[in-house]
Amino acid sequence: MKIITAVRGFKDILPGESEKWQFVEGKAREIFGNFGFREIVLPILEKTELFRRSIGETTDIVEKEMYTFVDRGDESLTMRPEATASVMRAYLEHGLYASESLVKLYTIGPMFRRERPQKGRFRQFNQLNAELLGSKDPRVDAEVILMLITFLRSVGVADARLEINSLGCPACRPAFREVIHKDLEEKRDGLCEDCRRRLSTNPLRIFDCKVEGCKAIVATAPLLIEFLCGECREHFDAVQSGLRLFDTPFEVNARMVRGLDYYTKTAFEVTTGALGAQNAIAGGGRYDRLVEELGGPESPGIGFAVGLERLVAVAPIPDETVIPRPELFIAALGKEAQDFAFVLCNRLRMKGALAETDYGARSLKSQMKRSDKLGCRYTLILGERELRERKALLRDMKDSSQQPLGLDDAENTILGILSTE
RNA sequence: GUGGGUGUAGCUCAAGUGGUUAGAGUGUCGGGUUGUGGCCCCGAAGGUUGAGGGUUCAAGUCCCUCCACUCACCCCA
Repeated sequence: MKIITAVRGFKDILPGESEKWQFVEGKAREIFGNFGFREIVLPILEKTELFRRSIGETTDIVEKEMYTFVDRGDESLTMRPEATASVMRAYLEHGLYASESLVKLYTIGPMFRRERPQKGRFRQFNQLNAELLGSKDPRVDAEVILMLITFLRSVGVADARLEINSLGCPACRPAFREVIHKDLEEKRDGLCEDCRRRLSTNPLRIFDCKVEGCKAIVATAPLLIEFLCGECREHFDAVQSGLRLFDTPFEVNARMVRGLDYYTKTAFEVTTGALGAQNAIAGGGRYDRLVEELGGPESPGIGFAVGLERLVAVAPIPDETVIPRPELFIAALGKEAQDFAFVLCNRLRMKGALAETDYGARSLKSQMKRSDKLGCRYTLILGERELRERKALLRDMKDSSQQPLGLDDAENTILGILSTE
């Protein structure tokens, strides 16, 4: 019979890797917590309308990548392709803007996009999102970026590139859009097929096209950064000087674009060379109009998303630091000894010790092998002889020394020895 | 959605131009003195060669179709 496999683009995270995820999540909780962010747990399904309105009707995500279906109640639902929209929805739905002027939230969980899988790209992938609402102060932009970099460093990623840009606001972007559209329209013939299409849908996207011909054209085209309005210019400068106060090297990439429509002003991206074509491990930006567009009060915000699969792939987390090893293995010989081991082993566990044993009635040799393989520091040898004499043998697997250990008080003796390790 | 690459044991891979019962390493299990791990030695289990069809006396090998995985385009975390 043919076995059933996981759905394409959906992955299992097995033990060995799952511990690394826990490590990364633990660091995030710790550092985000220090910066005053609190966790919000969100549903994975939302009304389709939420994403259509926030992400943008003409974006690739909405046009062709969403897992959308009609529920039995004739309602169109979508498995979230990103988290910011959901955070905004919850922010509005629960009136969080009323309880506090500044709201800092983070959330961890799976996102879904029906793209063709490749290295670093999956149909279900996990993101770690942080969103800060209620301030348009540029220092907040720098603070959020600083938090991201601090987190990345805490998991050992120190050599990633931080790129920032400004995408302008409703005051300056439309004007630039016209300029660039006009400029590129004149050079239309030199553009690739995709870019000719983008000309009418999303001209800004042409800036990060990888086709050589387009790159050359774009190299001489005007940049949005040159057309920023006074407010945006000032904001962008302030973000940069904010970052300079800390040890966070960055570079301005005037050609960086974001895939979602709601971004304004600050946009940033963290990339690494170790991931193949999908080189972004984190990306984010400011979205000052998003809440209003969803029908809420004026609530400027900024946030970012970290791709956990990608981060875990590049974070140098040694196995030894995260994979648990039992402290004690109880090798039991014979039915009676096994019964004793059953009780002792579980009592130790209930007291917080990492103990392991074997009920398979296997030879002492096999059990020693297992103890060694599990990486146990000690093995307690418990046979009929030891049971009779009420004294087991505690073997130190490091130096192969053995000492007798009274059975009547074994539990406490062992806990004492393990606690001094 | 479009290209390229790859599918043989749980894992990593072998099997000149088609030719007996498809091999090795590793892992698993057992053994090498009676009750003692690592190193070494021996043995066992484990395969519908991704699936289906075709050519042939004969297909893991050649042809076709499908599927899966993978890398890239696209897009993005």
